[in-house]
Formats: sequence, structure tokens, C-alpha cells
Amino acid sequence: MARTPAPGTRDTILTAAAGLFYEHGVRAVGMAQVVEVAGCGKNLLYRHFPSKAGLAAAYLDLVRRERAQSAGEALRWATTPPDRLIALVAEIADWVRRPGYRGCAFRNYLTEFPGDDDEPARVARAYLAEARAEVDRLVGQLGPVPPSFADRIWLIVNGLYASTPEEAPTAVDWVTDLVTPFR
Amino acid sequence: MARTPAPGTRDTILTAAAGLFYEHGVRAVGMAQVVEVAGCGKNLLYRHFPSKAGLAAAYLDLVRRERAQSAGEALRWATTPPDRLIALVAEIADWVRRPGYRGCAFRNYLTEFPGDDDEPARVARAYLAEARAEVDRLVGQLGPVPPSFADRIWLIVNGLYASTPEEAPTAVDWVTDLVTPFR
DNA sequence: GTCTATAGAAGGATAGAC
DNA sequence: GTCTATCCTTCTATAGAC
Repeated sequence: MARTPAPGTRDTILTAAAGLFYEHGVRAVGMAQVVEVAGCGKNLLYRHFPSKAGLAAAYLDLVRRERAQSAGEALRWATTPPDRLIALVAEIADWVRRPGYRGCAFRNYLTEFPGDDDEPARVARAYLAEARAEVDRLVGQLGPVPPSFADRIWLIVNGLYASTPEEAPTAVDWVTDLVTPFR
Repeated sequence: MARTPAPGTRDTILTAAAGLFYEHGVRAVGMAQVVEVAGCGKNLLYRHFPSKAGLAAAYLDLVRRERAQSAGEALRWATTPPDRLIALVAEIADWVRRPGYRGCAFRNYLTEFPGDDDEPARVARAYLAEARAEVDRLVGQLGPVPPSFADRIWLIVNGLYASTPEEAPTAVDWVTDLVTPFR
């Protein structure tokens, strides 16, 4: 009889790769390093993922799902558009303040592979476009606002992703100030 | 007499390397590529620069000098602290809107080599610390401001570096609004 | 002839892919 | 584990300017 495939292998490999990719950057991490941390053989890695780009795409998609779930929970109890905007920025700030935060995974990938249009780059760009669209949507529900309002919120979001843990609350306080007149 | 060494060789190599490093990222560019674009031999490259890290450090230092000169010219005619803050952000926005802009070279390097503490990383971190200190200095000269004022200006600056050319004016307009009461 | 420059191969390490 | 390719770096061979 052949050996039964372990059920959680793909997740084990993906979790190991995600941690390494985020901490050191995708380019800096080799496939050998991934299999070492994952504790599996190289053939098993290539059975589950077609290439390093495929593994990177799965890594970014994992982060996307984690971010979507975390944002969904944070926005669950915020019902009005201003409260939802505050909650959205506060959730990002919580992420920035988590130990080991090393910037936005999607922006980091696009910095590491500028001009590329492979699968992980498309995942990263799609996430950023969707995040921007979410800001536009919430600002549109705010009521009558100056034409630059959404751009300013997005500017704060972009700055927040580049912030240190100590600077993160500044963004939340500022967005709170900006949307409070609409509460 | 022996053949006279070409005078501008170091600058030629450095300019070629800087263009490649900024456009594609430091990790993505090989020394052979630098040699090819510079139009020189590998011997000459390693005679002028000790290693790839040394070349990367010289690249970041070149950008630092370019940025310092550009900022110096932009701030020359702005005498009051609020005008100088506006000019500082407007100069960055001009940089962002230049064709071929691919983010802040210093932040990009630190994203490509997280955790590293080699010479180019130190150049990058020193530049960012100095830029933040400059903001703090100018805000301190504004007069009595809320305690978060400098953090908010810095948040805009960080967001501006991550902006598209179309979004860049938002940052300038906002800073103008923020400092106008102090003019 | 002497020095510098380029071109290219070689070494040693490490990468991704099978 | 192996195979191929590429990385950075060094070294050799050769061409060209003085």
C-alpha cells in the first residue's frame, strides 16, 4: 500500500512560506529555506505549488483572506459610514502595531518586483485597487463632502502602512476628526 | 607614457547603476547588467566600488545628494516656516510626478533588504531620520501647534511617497490648508 | 614598451525546478 | 538528491592609448 498523503500539508507549506516571505521578502527567501521550515521534501512542495511565483501568489492570497476576515470583523459593529471609515483605519492601525509588522505585504511585493505582471503582482494590484474602491464607497456614503475627501483618506491609509507602531494612532485620530462632522 | 585613465568613469558606472537599481530594484539587477549598461569591464567596476553593497551605498548616496540639492533649491525662496513646509512637500510631489517615479529609493531598499544593517541600509535609514527631523524642525518653528501636528505632516509625507502622480497634489493642498493659519 | 581597459572564463555559492 | 542556471567575485588574455 502507498503512504496516505498528510491532509494539512499544503497549509503547512503555505504558512511556512508566508512567514518567511513576509519577514525577509520574497526574493530573499529560497525554496530550500521554505522546505526546511515547512519540514517537508522539495518534491512535495512542487506537487502543491507549480513554481515560486505560484507559491508567492498563494502567499499574497492568504494575506488577502486574512486581511479581509480581520476587516470584516472590525466593520461588523460599525453601522454608519463614518464609523465604518474609522473602524477600517483602526483595523489597519492594529495591524501596523502588531509585533513583526514589516509593511504592507502587497506593496512590498510590488516594490520587490516592479513592472512585473505575473500572478502574484496581479493579486497585489487587485487587493490595492479593491481597498481604494472600499474607501471611495464609504466616503460616497458619507454625504456631501469636498471632492478631495476620498483622496485625503487614502493618503492617510498609504501613510499609515509606512508608519511605525508608535505613529499608527495618529492616523486613527485624524480620520476620526475628519469624519466626526458626519456622525 | 602609459594610457591615461578616463576621468568620468566612476560617475558613468554610478549613473548606470543608479538608473538600473531604481528602475528594477537592487536585488533584481546583476553586476553584469551594470557593466553592460555602463559600457565598461568588470575589472573597472570593482576597482571603483568594493562590492555590490558598496555600489548600492554609492547609489543611495547619489540619490540623497540629488534630493538634498533639489530640496535646497525649492526651499531657497520660502523664508517663513509655513512656506518652507509647503515647499518641502511640493518638492516631493514634483518628484512623485516625474516620469519613471517608482517610489522612494530609500524605502524601497529597506523593503528589499529588511533587517539588514549594511552600509546602504545605514545610508537609507540616515536619510529617513534626517527627513523626519527636518519636518520636526519646521513644525517647531511654526509656533504653538497641537502635539500631533508633526506626526500628521509626516503621515502625509509617507503617504505622498506611496502616491501615484495623479494623487500627489492632494498632499500639497492638504499641507497648505494645515499651515495657512500660521502664515 | 608600459599601462589601462575590455571581454570573457573560472570559481564557489546558491537559486529554482524536476 | 540532482540538474541547470545565475549570482558575485576574481583572474586571465588581449586590444588599445601613450
